[in-house]
Amino acid sequence: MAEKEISQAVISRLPRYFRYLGELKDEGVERISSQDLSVLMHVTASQIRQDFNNFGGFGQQGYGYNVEYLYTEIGKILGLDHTHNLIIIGAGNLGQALANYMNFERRGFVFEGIFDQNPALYGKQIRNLVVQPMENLREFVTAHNIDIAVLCIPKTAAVAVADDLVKCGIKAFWNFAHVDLNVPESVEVENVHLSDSLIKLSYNLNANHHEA
Amino acid sequence: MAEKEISQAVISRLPRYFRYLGELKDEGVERISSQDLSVLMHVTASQIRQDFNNFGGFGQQGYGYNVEYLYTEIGKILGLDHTHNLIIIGAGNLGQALANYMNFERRGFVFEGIFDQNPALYGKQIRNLVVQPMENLREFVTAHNIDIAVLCIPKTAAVAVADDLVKCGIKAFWNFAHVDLNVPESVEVENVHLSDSLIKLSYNLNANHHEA
DNA sequence: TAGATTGTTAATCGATTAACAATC
DNA sequence: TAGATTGTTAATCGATTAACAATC
Repeated sequence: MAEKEISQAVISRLPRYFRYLGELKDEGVERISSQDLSVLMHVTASQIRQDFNNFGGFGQQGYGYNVEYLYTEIGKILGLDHTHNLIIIGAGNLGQALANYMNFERRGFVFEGIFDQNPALYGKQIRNLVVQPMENLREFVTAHNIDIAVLCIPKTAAVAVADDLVKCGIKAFWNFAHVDLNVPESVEVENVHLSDSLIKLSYNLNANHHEA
Repeated sequence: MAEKEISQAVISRLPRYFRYLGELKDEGVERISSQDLSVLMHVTASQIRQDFNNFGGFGQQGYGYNVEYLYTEIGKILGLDHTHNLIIIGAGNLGQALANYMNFERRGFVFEGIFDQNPALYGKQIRNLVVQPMENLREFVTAHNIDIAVLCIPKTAAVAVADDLVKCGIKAFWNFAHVDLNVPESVEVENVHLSDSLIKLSYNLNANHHEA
């Protein structure tokens, strides 16, 4: 209790640390200093030490950080030491692509169900899942202990569906719909607004070109 | 010339402004004050005015901002007043999903080609595109005036392919591969690291739960 | 003109970087 | 012990917010 709030800036960097440490571990590297890691990741050593120290002292003076230990600890911090149950709402191109992508499962994110409101898709098999009608949603969520709902539906439907899911007790959304959800503060939303990302790239492409 | 550098924090917010203004425009709203927009978007009016004023005075004292004008101007700033030619590298689940998604085109992002190294996919039709072998890449890029390469290939291949594309003159990458590209400063990279995004959600889900 | 609201300067806040004492 | 490198405090930098004069 009384944990100091960690800034989202720090949180956003953790998955990247985790990735680099995983790669180092796989390469058999045993220890690394903040200095060496900073060179590898193109960030300052100071930032690395500050970031890690938000969660306690993982290193040792004169030695650095033990790669495997640090990797494990950051994994725990990120909640990767236990599995998460997910459902996908919307079995269109994107929903299917995510369902078929195996790497999420490797990190403990397990897709338990996929739903669509299009009857033509009912029963369609996608990897180990079968597309279900939206009518089943409510019951399924309570029965299967779902943590995260992945929204792959058009923005017109997303807000209402999210409202419904909140009523079913869903506590987190991975939102690919191009709209801002309006959910209670206790519910987490991680937006993936692909077109915003592409538009940002467009800006930077222009800006970079013209300045030269 | 001598444009002051705009911070990425500001740039990241522009697509969202653009989206809200587009919606207001579609609803027939003619003008809006920073105050009203701030309520709508859950940001401060001060930030809105600061952000817009990075690019010049789009408003009018006592009146506010003309929605249509502001929408158009931000569109220009973002480079949405002209089309961009894209290619997709990797015709797997994600590559195909992106190729099939129509909304990018509505914003002027046109997919001109899709490539894969798997012969089984050669010739496969995806919307108006046909999967081509990677061998065609070099020639295609120069012939079709490609602006942006969308990387939907495994991380093991991504770095090398990006290097090749840089040599062909590609100036921007939309990178879905879970790896950091190593390209010259003059080349823009926008990363979409889906698993990082999901992991961040996992952290926040945990943090939120435990603090209560 | 009076009222509203911008554009912009100044104040605050938070995040990053630098420095160094603690310590392995 | 001497050298290395962390953990942590202090300094700097940048981004956000507040305030208000300019002006429509």
